Amino acid sequence: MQKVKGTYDIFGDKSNDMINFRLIVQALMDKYNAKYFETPIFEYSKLFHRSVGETTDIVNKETYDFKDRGGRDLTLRPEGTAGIVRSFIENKLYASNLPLKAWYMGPMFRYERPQSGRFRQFYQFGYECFGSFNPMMDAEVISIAVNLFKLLGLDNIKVNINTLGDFESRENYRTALLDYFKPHLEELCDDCKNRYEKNPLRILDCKRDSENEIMKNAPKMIDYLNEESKIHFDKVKKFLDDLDIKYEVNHKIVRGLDYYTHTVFEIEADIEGFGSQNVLAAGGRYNNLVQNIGGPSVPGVGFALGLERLLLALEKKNISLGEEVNPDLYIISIDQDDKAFSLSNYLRLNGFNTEMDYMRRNFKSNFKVADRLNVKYIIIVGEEEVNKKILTVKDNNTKDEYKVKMEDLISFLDKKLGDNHED
RNA sequence: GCGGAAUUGGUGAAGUGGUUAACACGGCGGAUUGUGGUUCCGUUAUGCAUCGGUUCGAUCCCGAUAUUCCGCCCCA
Repeated sequence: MQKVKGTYDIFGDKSNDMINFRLIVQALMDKYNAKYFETPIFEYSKLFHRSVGETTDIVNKETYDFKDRGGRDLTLRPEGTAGIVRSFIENKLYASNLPLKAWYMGPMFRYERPQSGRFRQFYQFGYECFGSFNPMMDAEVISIAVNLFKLLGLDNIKVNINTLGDFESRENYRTALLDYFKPHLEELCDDCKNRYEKNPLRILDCKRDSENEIMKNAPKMIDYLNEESKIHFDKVKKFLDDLDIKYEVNHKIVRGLDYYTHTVFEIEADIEGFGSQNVLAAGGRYNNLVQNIGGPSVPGVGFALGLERLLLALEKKNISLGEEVNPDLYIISIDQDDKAFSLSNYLRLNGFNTEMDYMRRNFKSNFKVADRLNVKYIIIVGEEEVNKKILTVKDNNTKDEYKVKMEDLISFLDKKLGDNHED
């Protein structure tokens, strides 16, 4: 048997990374008063069609769609925002204290060609904030991503921002683009001809035509913003300046999801060999999404970050998210398995991370195992120990050996291990 | 969806159309059966991604499939 293409198993170092990343993120989210959400990994297909957009590549060719046995049309979530928004509406959270800040972390599914840092089942951490039009929120979302990277020790990141304006500005711009490109259609690449029909904004993002004169002279979004949109974007930039966050305005960022309005951003890692997978995090504002999905008119801002890419970036920088948790104690028995077994249970109930020999290894091998596990103390249980109810406890670093009465064992270990062991 | 390159044990890998598939690491066992992390010895792939084909004979040649990696599209 083989794993399905584009999937992978999490164990060993990876599970360690996964757990530690979650702990780091959780602590950071608490600083922002963001609450953890977990929504189903599948939803009604139409949720994604309405939120992500019918014409986007994600919905067009990348979703995992299926019918369940009740005939429902379902889709494995290709991104996290739609589910959170659905939950926000369905649970009437718009009636609670706003803004509401939500974070999530879990698997997403996209039928894509796998490459390094790109999988069909991949993990995202995401953050969404509902209820405020304040450009401060746009800046805060960007700052969360930036702060997280900083916290992890990842420098060399680049923040690119742009604005798509409100609905009106965006439509004006769209019309302008269509007018502009119409006489030049034949000079564009096939992909762009296709984009012209489906999503003209994406033409700007084309890598193949980027050196084309036509592209360089194309109208810019910034010239089609109405007053309100312009003010909003200026304030976002001002707030970013206030936070001392470096960014570049890149007029070509349009994002591949239809729900964005106003601010959009991408955070790139400047890391060799990342190719087109160098965007570690991305997001933006979506003032119409909640309403489009059937809720009241409540604005939102958010971003998502791909775990696999982040972990790859950290690996390249030799940054570790934390050590593996190892047992503090290792019990070796000499023909006293039952006593050792009850002792392990006793120690665990008293809060000690304890491992023992289940393999009936010889004495020497047991020391090797204890060493490999990097335990702090080895407890030896033999005939002598059982008869006298005095255990042999050996410090694995100093090699000092102690004879400890059974009833004193816990207080002895408490004293020796001190803060090292958690209650 | 398109183009290209790979695929040998737990890991890193060498290798050949023909009896036993190097070497290293790791694992397990042992070197006076209650005290180790060094050293030494032994052992560790009935098999070279899978399925077919060519051949007297294929891990090595050919084809298909699968997976991985790289590029494009797109995205986190």
